[in-house]
Amino acid sequence: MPELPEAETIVRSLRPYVEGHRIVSAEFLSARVSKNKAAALAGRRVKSLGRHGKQLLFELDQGWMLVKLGMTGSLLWNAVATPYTRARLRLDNGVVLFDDVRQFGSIEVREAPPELGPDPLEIDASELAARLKRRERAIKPLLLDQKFLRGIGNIYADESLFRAGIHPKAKACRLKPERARGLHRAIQEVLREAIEHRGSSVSDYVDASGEKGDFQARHRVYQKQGEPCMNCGAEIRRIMLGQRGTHFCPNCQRR
DNA sequence: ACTAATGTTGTAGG
DNA sequence: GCCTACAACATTAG
Repeated sequence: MPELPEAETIVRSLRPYVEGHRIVSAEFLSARVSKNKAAALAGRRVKSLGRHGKQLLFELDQGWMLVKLGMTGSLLWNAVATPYTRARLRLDNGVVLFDDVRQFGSIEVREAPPELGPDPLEIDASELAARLKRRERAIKPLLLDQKFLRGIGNIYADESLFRAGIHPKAKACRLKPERARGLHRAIQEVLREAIEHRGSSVSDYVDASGEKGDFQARHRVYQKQGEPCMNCGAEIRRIMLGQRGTHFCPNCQRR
């Protein structure tokens, strides 16, 4: 669920509460949530809250706190704890909870942010084309590789490829310059629209205020298998590609 | 009551 | 490099 647009929505909804405030105390409520000691966060001040791909990046007065949301993670401002609350940060003005049902998410305290690929909203078309040229993989799994581009997950990979009219199994290096430009445009368009609509709530994604997004109503192929394509009427198909459900229009996205 | 599926990342083996 | 399978975990759809 939480990909770039959802992470961006969480950042925007949480930033006004946390920036400039001090962490009074921190608790990790599950051993799985972090390899670090919660005590390392106590007394730190949050200089800024940002996004690194689909991860949340708290810049502290000393080091960084990175929140990976996994499949079901959420950051909630002044919410009531549940059995799935995995971490609690008490700030001088309120409480941040990290809830995560499946526990694929984590919190890392580190000296520097991780090195991932460029942000898809910042990269320009020619740089993306150059990066695509170098890779022989199928485009869909490549888009999911956070070291290639940071922030795209299963939903926005499928939605971007549909908008660009590119088959998910197409080899990255074989895309014509025109198609690479089209993919760049499609990725930025779909991510920007999704941010405008505050992300996709497919099952349980919510922002820091507990609000759902509504971009799921605008998905064109993701989980639309069996339905007619909005462009051509052909039946949307679902295949497995790299162990991930992959949705596309066999007519609009030719090999 | 089963089984398969789910948005994530990481590892192992070929 | 890249692909495949599988693991972590909980819930839900069929």
